[in-house]
Amino acid sequence: MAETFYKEHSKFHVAVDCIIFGFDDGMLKLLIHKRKFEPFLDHWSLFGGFLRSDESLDDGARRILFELTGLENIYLEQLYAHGEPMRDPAGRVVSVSYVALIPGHKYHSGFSEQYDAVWIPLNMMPDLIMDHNDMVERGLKWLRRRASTRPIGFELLPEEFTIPRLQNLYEAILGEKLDKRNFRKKLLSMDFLKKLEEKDKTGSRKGAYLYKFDQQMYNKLVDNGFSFTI
Amino acid sequence: MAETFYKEHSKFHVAVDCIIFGFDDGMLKLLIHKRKFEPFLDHWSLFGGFLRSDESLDDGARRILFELTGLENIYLEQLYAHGEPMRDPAGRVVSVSYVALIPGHKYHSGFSEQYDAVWIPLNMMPDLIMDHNDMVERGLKWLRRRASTRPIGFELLPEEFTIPRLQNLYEAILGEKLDKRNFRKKLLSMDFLKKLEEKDKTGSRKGAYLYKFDQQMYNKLVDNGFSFTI
DNA sequence: ATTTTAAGTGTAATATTAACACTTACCGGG
DNA sequence: CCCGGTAAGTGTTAATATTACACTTAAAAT
Repeated sequence: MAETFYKEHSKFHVAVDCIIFGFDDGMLKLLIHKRKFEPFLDHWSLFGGFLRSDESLDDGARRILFELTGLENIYLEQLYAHGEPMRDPAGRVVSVSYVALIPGHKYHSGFSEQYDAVWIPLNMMPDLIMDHNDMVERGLKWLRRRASTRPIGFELLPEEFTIPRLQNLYEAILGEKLDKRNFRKKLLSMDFLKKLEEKDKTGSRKGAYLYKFDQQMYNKLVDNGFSFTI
Repeated sequence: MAETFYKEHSKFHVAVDCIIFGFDDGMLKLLIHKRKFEPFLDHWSLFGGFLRSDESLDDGARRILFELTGLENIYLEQLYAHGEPMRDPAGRVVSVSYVALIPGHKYHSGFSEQYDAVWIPLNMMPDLIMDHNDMVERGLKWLRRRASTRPIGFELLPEEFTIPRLQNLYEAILGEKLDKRNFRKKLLSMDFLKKLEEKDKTGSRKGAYLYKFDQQMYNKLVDNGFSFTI
């Protein structure tokens, strides 16, 4: 069919590259690996692959993430299409980048060794192939903007988390210290955090209460015109 | 070269579609036309075309905008890549949408008749082909977000404009009435509007002073940590 | 001169943000 | 068992930003 109407037009390889954020040890990190094929075999690279003829971009991103890391049900969002003619010296490839946020409880699940993936703190990023460093930079900007206008920080934490831990995350994302009291006050005033009975004692002797993000409550608030900001 | 390493992978047509906003008569409008080729010959459509093998996505968007409307030097920004396998019944096409903002002084320059383009108010949008209505919706969301965090409103006005006119524009973008005094106060307090000597008397007997957006001043402010919001 | 119309102007009330320091709970070691 | 260390937890005040609101003015048209 395509051949009927569009055959005179050029065709392109379409790739998907995943900018995979994680949060550990008080630091934002990115999951990268050494490329498994030519060109740039063995160079540091984002996780990427070619789109298949029967899948959407979103499906492609999901598949690639799964194939290369074994991770499923991950927060994924399209970021930007890169199409400089010479961006890949091995051929004309349009690459669509996606941001993925890996929650805390999957961060340490052993996949990274199996799949030869490594977590690298953002401020120690090596040179990546092609325009991947640009993608990372764009991804970080996206994360900053997004995390301050949507409650997506929770995507990077375990389901149950403490307020201090959440604050550390926001500090890492925004790159600035925040005031403890103001942070807590603001978050709790928004009414979508459910306090649990237990404490997490890994962070201190005293222990800090665990909380859960209440998605339903958040949705209700949004319906009533509430909008998240931090 | 591409054939050396990537030849086993699928290739795709890549299209660019332009979501072209204008502001006239107190209304936000979109420039659309009736499609010139099959499939969907003669159906309402955004301005779009196929990417060429030697151009970047940005270049493609610029070229298509120029070929189909004759307009050059227009504010253009990439929005989103659409890649559902069945989005185009005539074949597999990945389409990257771009937003274009047409300034007031080019709005009425006669190009729209020459090129068989029509300005349609956003609230009277007809059914467009394929996923073009989705693109428009996304474009509008983008415009709302963007216009309230960056001084891009000016891209939709003539170089010289009055405060009331600027307010009308923001009201049209945001879809809500704004307070005259607060609006003026806020805008002028930001210090990047240069007041001119002349008045524009088309809007009233009294006439309203003309202003110009001072890009250099704005840049300086941004360097000092200022950030625009409305 | 009078009417008409949109432009232009200031202040007070309210809400939001920012700054800031001490107490508490708990564990571990002496 | 008590003492020290450590991160968690807690309120108030000042400064700033936002909202609400109504009359005067300039100039053209009659």
